[in-house]
Amino acid sequence: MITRGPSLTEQVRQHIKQLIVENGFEEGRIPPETELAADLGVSRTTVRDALSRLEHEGAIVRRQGAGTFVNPHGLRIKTRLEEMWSYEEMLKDHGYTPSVKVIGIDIEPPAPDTAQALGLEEGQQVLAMEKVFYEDDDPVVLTYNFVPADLIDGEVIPSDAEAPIFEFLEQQTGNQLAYYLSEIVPVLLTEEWAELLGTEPGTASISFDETGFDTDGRPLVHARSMFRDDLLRLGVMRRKSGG
Amino acid sequence: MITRGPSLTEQVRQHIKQLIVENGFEEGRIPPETELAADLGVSRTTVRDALSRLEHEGAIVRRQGAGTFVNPHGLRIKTRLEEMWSYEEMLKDHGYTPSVKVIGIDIEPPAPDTAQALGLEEGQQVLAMEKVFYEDDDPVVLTYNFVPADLIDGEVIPSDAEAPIFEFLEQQTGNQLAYYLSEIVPVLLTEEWAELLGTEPGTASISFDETGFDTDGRPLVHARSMFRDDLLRLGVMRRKSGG
DNA sequence: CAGTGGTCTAGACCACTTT
DNA sequence: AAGTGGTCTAGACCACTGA
Repeated sequence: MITRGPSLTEQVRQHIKQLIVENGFEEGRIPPETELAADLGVSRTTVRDALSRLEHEGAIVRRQGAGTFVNPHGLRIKTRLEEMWSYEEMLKDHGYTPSVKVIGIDIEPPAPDTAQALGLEEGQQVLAMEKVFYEDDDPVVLTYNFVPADLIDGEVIPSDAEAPIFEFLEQQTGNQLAYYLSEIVPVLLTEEWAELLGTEPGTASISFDETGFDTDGRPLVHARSMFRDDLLRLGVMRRKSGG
Repeated sequence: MITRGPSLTEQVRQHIKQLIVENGFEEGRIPPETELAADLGVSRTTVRDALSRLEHEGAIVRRQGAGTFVNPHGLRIKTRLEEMWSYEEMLKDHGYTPSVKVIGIDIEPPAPDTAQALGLEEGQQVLAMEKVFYEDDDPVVLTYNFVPADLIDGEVIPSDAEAPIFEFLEQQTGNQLAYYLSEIVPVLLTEEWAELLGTEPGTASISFDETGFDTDGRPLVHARSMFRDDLLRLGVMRRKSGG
């Protein structure tokens, strides 16, 4: 019944997740691991791995000796900060139907912080992309992405920039984005930013400053994103460490 | 050689972490899992679990078919947002030697958002605790904690409030904090906050608004924390989901 | 005391990278 | 082809919860 495609563990995870959102478990109680394993015809280890992911997502809570339970609060989390997403995805998860507008694309010398983040030498340039994500006519997210010009293979046209940045990087540079190191910085919106975000200058906002690396630890992109706090709020689930 | 106390997996994790920070691996290459297992006298599964935790912390990178490697960038992360910590711990990780000052303790009616977050009925009160964390004479963090008064067993004296909030809750209510749901909110500092944080009113700042729950999903505490961005910056590592 | 999740083992096979 | 991490199995025993 459960076989091909993604890993068994992932299939089991999705299967259980499905049942959770459909309210398929009585009183939020998830069956014992041995029972799930027998029902699905997989080993208990596989079930446990799947449950561990769901626990990590905040979808369930496990209590030793007592059982495993649906976590109604965890299901409220829309955006898991510790995961990589495209802003389209993120906005969809919030119930929006987003659109993208590329404000500008340019090859230019990097700002000092960008040069440092990307480990660029004097004289090396970056491809700068400025985008705004909208929900209907409301701007929600403003992003700047800076990619070392050396990495880009061919010519770049504005429509390329509409793709999520990791797709863009894979297509234009052949490198895969493995992780971001991100900082959360409070800022006052400048006039330029405020106008693009359709709000007032001087508004307090979050700036998400991050550098993306490939698996070899090479920096591929430096990015800065600003949000309309009234339309999009960042959330995170915080647990004890070492699970 | 590796035996008692914490779990085997945790001991292996610490052992490898130790070697990483001591630069005990040539060229940042970590030995094959089978070799580690044989050397430490544990199963490969145990080694893999330990490595998974280190990967999750950002300390290492695993590349199928190639090997496991130290991640120098990941080691830079001081504060992992998705983990629960006490602010003392957090500041120590940043190289500070923090101290705490309890500004005030009071039993009072909850603000509307606090009442909602804690699911309180009309008339129920909260224990409010206001604290500032200092590095030397510089205030770095300002926190407000609100605990339902019903949960508190005995009398509370100011020195009790100096303990980390999860210790406080365990001692005063007997309940264990399992996780927080947190939101990151940009704010302009009010005069009161600015004075306590030793900075100017109107400065852009992060407000960390969170509710803490026990394993049964009961809200135990509602909290709000403000930071001196120039002294303490929140960081997070973002990876692909489903690992 | 029965039932649950937590830890650990030993081993098989697969997918991928490197030589 | 050899070596690495990725997935999965079957089973043992422990720690904790709740009736």
